[in-house]
Amino acid sequence: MNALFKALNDPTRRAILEALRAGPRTAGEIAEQFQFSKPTISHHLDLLRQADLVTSSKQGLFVTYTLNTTVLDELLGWLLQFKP
Amino acid sequence: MNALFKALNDPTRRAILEALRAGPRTAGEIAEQFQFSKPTISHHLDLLRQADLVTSSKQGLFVTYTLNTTVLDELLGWLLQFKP
DNA sequence: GCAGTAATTAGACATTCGTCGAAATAGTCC
DNA sequence: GGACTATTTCGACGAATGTCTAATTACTGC
Repeated sequence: MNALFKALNDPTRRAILEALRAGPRTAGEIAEQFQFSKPTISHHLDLLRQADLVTSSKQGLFVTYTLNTTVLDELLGWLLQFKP
Repeated sequence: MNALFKALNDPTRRAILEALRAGPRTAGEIAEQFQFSKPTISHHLDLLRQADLVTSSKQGLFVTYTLNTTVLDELLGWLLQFKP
């Protein structure tokens, strides 16, 4: 739960998640959409993976990142305790 | 939205919100439930108020904090974009 | 006004965070 | 093996964060 909130507490990381709604993307494709350096985006992707919000798989030179929304159920559950 | 995620990105602040589900509490009553100093809790309450997750009202010497869950609708909406 | 209490503000400190450029790793193709 | 490409790892840096103690503010009751 900590890793989840931590991952979501950054506008760039949230934008990455929103971008991945359109489908899996390689690290390079994701980095293109932002003005930050590739290492910075790589770091953000790492935090998202730590929170299990994305999965990654390597195909040749490219690493593809895929959105994983199942973790958001946990957040949804936590949230609903306040909306009875 | 930034202030909201920022406020939620701390276990103590989330615990304060959960405690306030039982009803409004004074700053002192809230502080009692944690092992941190009163100024620390006061700071957490300030961040929660900045995110509009709580409201505060002063009655004499005491400041009462009340949970405000309407802001969570915004989070819920953001979340549901991932659950079509 | 003075003493006492609830809460906040101020200042300090160590830790974490987001960012970068440079270097390293891993893979492809010749 | 060597050149090239995609990505990550490594250090470094300033900024933000969470915590504390001490001081301050705001209020009550004498």
